[in-house]
Amino acid sequence: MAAAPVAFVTSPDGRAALVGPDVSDCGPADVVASAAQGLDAAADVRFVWWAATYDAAPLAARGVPVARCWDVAEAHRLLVGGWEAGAQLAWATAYGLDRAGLPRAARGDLFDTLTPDDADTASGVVRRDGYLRAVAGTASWCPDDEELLAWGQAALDCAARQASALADVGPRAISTAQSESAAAFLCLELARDGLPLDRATAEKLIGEAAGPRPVDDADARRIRAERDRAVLKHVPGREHTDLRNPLQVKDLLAAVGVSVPNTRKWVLEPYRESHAVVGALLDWRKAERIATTYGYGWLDAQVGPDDRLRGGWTASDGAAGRMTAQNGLHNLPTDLRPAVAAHPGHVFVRADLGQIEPRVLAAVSGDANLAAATRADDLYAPVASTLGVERPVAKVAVLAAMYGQRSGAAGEALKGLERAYPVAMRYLDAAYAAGLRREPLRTYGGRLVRLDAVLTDAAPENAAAYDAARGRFARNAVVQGSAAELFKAWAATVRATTRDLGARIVLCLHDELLLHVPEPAAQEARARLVTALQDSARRWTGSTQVRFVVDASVVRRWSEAKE
DNA sequence: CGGTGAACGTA
DNA sequence: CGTACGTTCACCGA
Repeated sequence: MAAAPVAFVTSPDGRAALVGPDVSDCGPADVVASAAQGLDAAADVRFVWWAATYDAAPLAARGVPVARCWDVAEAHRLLVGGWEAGAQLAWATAYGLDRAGLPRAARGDLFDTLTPDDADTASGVVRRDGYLRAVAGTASWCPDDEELLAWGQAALDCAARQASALADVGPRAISTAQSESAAAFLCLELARDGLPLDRATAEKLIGEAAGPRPVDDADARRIRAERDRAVLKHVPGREHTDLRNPLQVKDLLAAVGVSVPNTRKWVLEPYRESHAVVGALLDWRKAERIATTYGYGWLDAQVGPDDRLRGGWTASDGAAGRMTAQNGLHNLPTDLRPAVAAHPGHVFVRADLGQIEPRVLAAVSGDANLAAATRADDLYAPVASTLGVERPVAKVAVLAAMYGQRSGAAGEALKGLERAYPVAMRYLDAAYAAGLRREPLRTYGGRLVRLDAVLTDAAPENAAAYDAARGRFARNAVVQGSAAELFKAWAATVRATTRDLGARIVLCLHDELLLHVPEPAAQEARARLVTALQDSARRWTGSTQVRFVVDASVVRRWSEAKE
C-alpha cells in the first residue's frame, strides 16, 4: 500500500473515528467525515474500514469521492471465500486465531457467565486472548472515544495483516483487494444515486403488459381475473384451474393432450401449435411476471420521487464473487428497458465488454493460441478458422468447454479445441477435477472458491451427478469469477477517471456499465471508458497479449441500438 | 410464520 | 437449456 492507510470507522450511535500516522480524530460522524473529505482531496491516503456498508455510509452520503480504500470484509472474502466477513472473523483469520474460539456476543442470559470476559481487553477492543471483543461493531455497542479510536487502529492492523497474507496468495491479490474495495464503496454510491427512469414510459409499458392501474383491490382482482380468462377460455370445463399452481397447470395441459414433465417455458414452447391454450399460457406468464414483479407496486415502492430506481448492491456476492443488486436492477425485463432514460441535460454512455469470458479464459490459462485469437474483434472467427468449422459451431464448442454443456452436438469441435488450445483446455479440466475432489480453487485475482460446502448432501444414487455438477460449478467459477474481477477493476477505474466530468456509474451488469453523464461530456466520458478498459486489462494480465474489447455508445435510453 | 421448489427475469 | 443471482407464488409443516 503506497498510499498511507488511514482508518475511518463509525459507531452505531452516530460517531466516527479517523486514525492514521498524522491523525487521530473522534467525534460526530459528519464532523469526522468532513475531516476525511479534506484528507481524501489533499493527501495520498487509502481509507481503511471494516466494511463500507457500515463505516463508509457517512462518506457516501456527503459525496466524498474516496479515491482509494481497503475494505476489510472484502479482503477477507477474497482471502478465504464465502460471504461471512464480520470484523471478529476477519480479525481472527488475519491473526491466525482458531475461528472455533470466536467470542460470542453477550446474550443477556446465564450463558454469559460461562464465556470469557468480553470486557477484559488489552486495548479498548482487543481481548487479552487476542480476539476482538464480540460486542465491538455491533448495534448495541456504545464505545467511548478511546475505544472507537482503538477500533480504527484495529482495522489498520487487520488490513496490514491481510495485505501480507494476500501478497503470499499471488501477484494480483492485493490489487484485486483494492478494486474489490473500490467496488464495495461504489455499491454505496449506486444505492444512493439510483438508476434514472422515465416514469411516464414505465407506466405506459406496464400498462401494455398488465393492464391499467387498478383503482382499488376489487379492480385489481377484476383485472387479474380478466388476464386469467384469456387463457382459461381455451379450456371449457376447466375454468377453475389455478394458473399460478404448476401442478394444476400440468393437469390442465395433460387433459388437452400435452403431456410434459414440467411446465417450464422452454418445455412448452414446442407445443405452441398443439393447442391454443399453450400460447395463451406463455403469453399470460410474461404479462403476469410484469404485473406481479415489475408492475405498479414495484414502480411505487422502488422508484423514488426523483424518478430513480434504487436497490441494495453487493460487491462480491455468490460463489464466484459477482456483484448483485436488488429490486430488479439486475433482471429488469428487456421490454421495460426503454423506461431507463437519461434525465434532462444528461445522456447515458453504455458500454459492454465483448466475449469477456473466452478472453478471460485466454488470460487466466495463459494459452498463447487462444490469446492470439483474442486479437480479433470477433474471437470466434479465428477459432472457427483454426478448427475448420462454421462460426456458430466454434462458439458452441467454446461455451461448452467453459460451462460443461452436456446436450447438443459440440463433440467433434470439442476435440478440435483440445488440439488447438491445449493449455486452456487443461486449465478447465484441472478446475473440473478440483471440483470433483472438493478442493478449493483460486480465481485469477486470488479469490478462494471453496468446494467443500457446495453440492455435498447427495444421496448415494445421486453422488455421481452431484460430483459432475460440482465439477461444472468449479469450471465455471474460475472463469466467471475472474471475469467479475476484471469487470470491477474496470468499473473502479471508470469511476475514478470520469468523475471530474460529472459522470456517475448508475448500473453494473456483469459485463455492462451504464454511465449517467452531462450531455456535453458524453464523448469524452466514452473515450475515457475505453481507455480505462485497456489500462485495467493491462494491469490485470500484466501484458498486452490478451485483448479485451468494449462496445461503447452514447444513448438517451438503455434500450437504444448501439451507435 | 419460515423454509422450499417452481417459474422466470437478467448476465 | 451451462453457470450465477433476485423475486414472486403456492405449498408444506410447524
